[in-house]
Amino acid sequence: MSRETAPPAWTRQPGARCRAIEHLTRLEGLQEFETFAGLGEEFFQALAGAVTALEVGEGTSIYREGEPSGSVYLLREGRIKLYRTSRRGRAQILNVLGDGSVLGLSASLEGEPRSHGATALTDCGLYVIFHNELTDIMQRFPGASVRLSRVLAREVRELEELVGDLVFHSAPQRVARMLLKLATEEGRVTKQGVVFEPSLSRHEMAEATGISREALSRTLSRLAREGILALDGKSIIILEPAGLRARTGDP
Amino acid sequence: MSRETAPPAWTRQPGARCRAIEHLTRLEGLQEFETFAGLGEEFFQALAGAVTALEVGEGTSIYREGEPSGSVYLLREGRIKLYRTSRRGRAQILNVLGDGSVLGLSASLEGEPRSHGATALTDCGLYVIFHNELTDIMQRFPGASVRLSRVLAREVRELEELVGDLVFHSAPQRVARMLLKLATEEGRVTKQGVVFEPSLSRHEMAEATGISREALSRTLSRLAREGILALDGKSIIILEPAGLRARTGDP
DNA sequence: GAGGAACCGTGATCCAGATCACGCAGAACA
DNA sequence: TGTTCTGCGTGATCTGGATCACGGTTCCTC
Repeated sequence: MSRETAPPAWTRQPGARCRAIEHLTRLEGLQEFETFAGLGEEFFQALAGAVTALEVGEGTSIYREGEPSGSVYLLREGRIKLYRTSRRGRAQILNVLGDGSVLGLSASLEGEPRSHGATALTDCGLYVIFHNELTDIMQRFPGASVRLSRVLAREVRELEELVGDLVFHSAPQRVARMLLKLATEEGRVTKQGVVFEPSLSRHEMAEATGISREALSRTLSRLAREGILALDGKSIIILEPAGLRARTGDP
Repeated sequence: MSRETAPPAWTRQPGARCRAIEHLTRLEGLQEFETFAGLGEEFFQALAGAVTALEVGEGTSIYREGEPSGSVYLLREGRIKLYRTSRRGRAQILNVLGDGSVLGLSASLEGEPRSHGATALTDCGLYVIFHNELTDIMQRFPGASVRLSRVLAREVRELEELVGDLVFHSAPQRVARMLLKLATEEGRVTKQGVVFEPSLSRHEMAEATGISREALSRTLSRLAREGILALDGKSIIILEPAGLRARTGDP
């Protein structure tokens, strides 16, 4: 749809062609975010004018816990883990984000230091926006403001679910849940079952489930021994999704 | 400041006096919410026109987990616990709210069922607003929208801290933290120490720390035996705040 | 191609905290 | 005035999962 509208006035300025193209790709990229679906052209123009595109490699830290929080990030593509660490070096993964996610919003809005860290699990394409520019856009486009509130509302719900998961379910149950979540996000269905190469290492899978690496290994081996999983090098095949679901502790 | 402005036009309509007074008190009540501090008179008028005042007794359920979420609540005064339950009857308290808190926002914005329950720990005075009226106000007053986003951002941060607390700290450490949090919110300083009658029963204190009631009792007794607390009937006296802080596991 | 340095699996041990079991006190109620 | 009930403390037992210890594999680096 945006392709049909005339390019904005400044694209005609001499020497601006390059910038214009850059802006157009950003526009296209930003319009793919489901969070903003249905918002007007004006909003996307404003947003495209405020963001900077950013490519980062696997393993790059986007921001760290405790840092001052200047920016909000829009994840165009890639996977990113959010985590919290203890002073004794342990970590807990709070969430694993995929394409179209918004990150760094909560701390930025509060003006507080980052309450969690974020690092890229894969190569990522991001848009960055300074927090005051975002606040400005939120003031100008109330619709955007409501969308971003919904992003936070979703984060609240997911964190509440994480808390429930941690206190109500046993380690094997949490492992089963994590596998199912990862599989729906990263797996592809084959005739053997759902195959995926987890974006998380065993160590990280343990951090995501809140157990030790050893306990995670044991649980996976056990599931493999029981024929529910197959472990093939780096990839995991869920042979019996139903069996896995039966071990989540859900109804 | 609002007292100095003329009452709105409709207060002059015949038979409207009662409503007017009711609205004025609501206005005053709403203007005390720190969340909305600094917002304009117009906003408060709109909000006052949309909310309903509500008084509920101790023990009343405001909303339950899984219910459809129609409304948002503004807690004028009282204390309310937010909790999440497992099918096996266990519960985890997610937060204990006090005067000036906003509750029920996240589920309402998402249009999802309640992700947690809320019940009054004391008699409470609340304002209720239907979610579509709130969305309407958010669209009309972008400033309000940003404030409510900040409320959610704070919830996100607090939940992330809860997760960290649950996975990184031992039961005694979590008990110490909970006591300090309760004491700052409910305690008064005397020459013996900080005295308070917790709004939570022992059972609920256990649910808030994510341990069993027995383990909580034992931890409290132990702290009393060590001279850090004194347990006097229903009230708790923190004799050695420093000693308690030393047991939180923080730096 | 030798030597780290991460990763990963697995066995053995240990302990924090759940669970079970009980007795007591105060409140509600007849 | 007993009677039931709900909340609370505490002892005894049991166990899930942390921790420790070790060997194997892959990959990177020199």
